Amino acid sequence: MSRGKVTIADVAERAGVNASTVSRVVNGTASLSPDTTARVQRAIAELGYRPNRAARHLAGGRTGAIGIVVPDLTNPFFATIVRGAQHAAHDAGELTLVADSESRGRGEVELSAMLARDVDGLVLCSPTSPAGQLRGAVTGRPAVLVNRQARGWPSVVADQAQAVEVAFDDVRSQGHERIAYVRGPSNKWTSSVRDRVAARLGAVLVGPFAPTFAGGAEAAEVLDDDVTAVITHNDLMAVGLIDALLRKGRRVPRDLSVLGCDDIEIAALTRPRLTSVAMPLEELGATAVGLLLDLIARPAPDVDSLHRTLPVWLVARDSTARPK
Amino acid sequence: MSRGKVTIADVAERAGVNASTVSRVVNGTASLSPDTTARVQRAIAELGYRPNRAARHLAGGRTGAIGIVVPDLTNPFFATIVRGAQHAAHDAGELTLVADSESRGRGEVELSAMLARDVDGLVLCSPTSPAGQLRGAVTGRPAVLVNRQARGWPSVVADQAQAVEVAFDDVRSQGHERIAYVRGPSNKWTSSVRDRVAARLGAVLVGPFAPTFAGGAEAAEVLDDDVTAVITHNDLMAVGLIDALLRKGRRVPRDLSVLGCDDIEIAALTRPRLTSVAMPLEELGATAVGLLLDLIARPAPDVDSLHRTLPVWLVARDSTARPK
DNA sequence: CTGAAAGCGCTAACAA
DNA sequence: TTGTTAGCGCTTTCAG
Repeated sequence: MSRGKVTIADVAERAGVNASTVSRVVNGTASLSPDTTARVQRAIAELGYRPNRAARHLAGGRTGAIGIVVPDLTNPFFATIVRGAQHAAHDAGELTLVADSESRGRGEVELSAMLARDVDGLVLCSPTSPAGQLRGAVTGRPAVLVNRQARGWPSVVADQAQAVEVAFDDVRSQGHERIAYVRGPSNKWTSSVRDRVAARLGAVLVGPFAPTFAGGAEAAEVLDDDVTAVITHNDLMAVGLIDALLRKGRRVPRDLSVLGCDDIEIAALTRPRLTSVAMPLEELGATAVGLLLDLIARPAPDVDSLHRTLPVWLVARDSTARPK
Repeated sequence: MSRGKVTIADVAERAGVNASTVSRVVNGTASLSPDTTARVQRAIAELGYRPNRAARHLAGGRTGAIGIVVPDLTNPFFATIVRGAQHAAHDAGELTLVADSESRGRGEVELSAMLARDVDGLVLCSPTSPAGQLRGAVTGRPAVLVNRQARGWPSVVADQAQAVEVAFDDVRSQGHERIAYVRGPSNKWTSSVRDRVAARLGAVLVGPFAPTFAGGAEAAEVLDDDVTAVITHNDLMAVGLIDALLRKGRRVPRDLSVLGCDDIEIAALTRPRLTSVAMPLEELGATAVGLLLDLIARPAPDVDSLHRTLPVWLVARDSTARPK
């Protein structure tokens, strides 16, 4: 109830124990008698005690916060991952420090280095920097990669291979045979996986192009005439592609089926509404934080086995249909 | 250069002074001889000293962080404000704690209360909670409101009246006379201002509707036949409205001009591309932080005069044209 | 103008 | 199982 200035000493006095005992029940750091535990907990509740983060940090080394670095916070794709991460972190009583790297000069590396001092660990989303530089930036703090895998780093990724596969399954099952895949930026880990899988599945690869509306529009210019379905690196490109196609007088999906990836909001707002592959964005963030908290609690046993892959799924809409 | 474990004592030793002296030059807390100042600064540089936030917080009371509460981080509108705020904060050496209130049960009030303990001040974006409750939540910390004004609170807002005015000016100058204004949620401060201005300018008010694609589509059903231009509360509604209109066989802008508000990314991606009123989003965030930092440095003289209004501007695209 | 000393609130040995 | 004792790194009186 009281006004936030309650210290551990107040609780100790109220419960008739020593401050360190209070610390122990709060942190579960030792075995206490049920009796004292109860008394302390009651005192905590009555006083409305909440441990002071700064003091904790100073004394124990743990900051009680985790850092999340994303390329672009204004991109709902990343913002959603952040949201998932924040939920998980807050549920665990950890604060979150979010930073976006693309905006402004500061890159992932510099930003991570800045944050590293003030957090117990880091979640790095879709980082493109060399793994070595990242390693240096996190200065001993545990870190988990999201949507990228690299030797020596724990990671949580959406199943990129499956993403391409479900997309192909969908159009193939509708009868399409000549299928194009529009590549995204080649420096992204997700791209490298998808490109490879698309190639394996027999797609006609075009690109790479920028992962934007304009990039998709460009792709429209280089599509073979006999292609009846096209899968793009992401939804924005798909929307740009469709727009360009429409302007050239081609009908979607009548002449050409188009399939996006990521299932961002815009996919459902365009005409035709875009069929897309949805990613478990919030879960990606939440899982990453879960892994990170484990790592913070008990430092890495065998980091290289700490890879988690989350399933994706198709969301069918109007931009795909049987070929003529 | 060294590994982040440099303390104020190290610097003091290197510079041949007392730790408190180092503290003074770092904080500019007293007048020092140019000589010692220089020596200390050199030591700081050579050692790569960076003050420890937790220690600072514990000793001095300042956390070195500010909190930013937004309704929905996955909405690029707010994410952009956050970005602006982060830039300003980081430039001032402050960390930022971002929280979004809509996702999950936690409302603005609860979230602000949680954050308040760990920050020096708060930026509250478009809060809808009663001012009284907010007041309680920030527990003595300074706070500034973004896109809302309320007695007793400093604020930074985009000029809502001007937003409606420039929209009207645009369509009026093209010759439109019967103009509808589609209202957004009535519990938002921005809505209250816009609705009032729209009414004053002689618009036909419809709504309120949800500030979404679906909300805009609904509005399409209740538009008078003699209206030749319609201005909506936001871009998403405009896009939904246009979509619904198109499905009913009406042409945009040939039959009806549509004008959105906020100028979010999607505005430029639809066909027709949406004419919209752009808001200085990043600047809104940055200005709010600037104000907040002032308030933190020297507590409120006359809070009620601390209102800042930023200009908005029209971005003309294809969804508006002269009436038939 | 600068040094010395006392904590801020908490955790972590070390005893008991 | 619990109390005692030191600090963590910094700011801030208070002297000088």
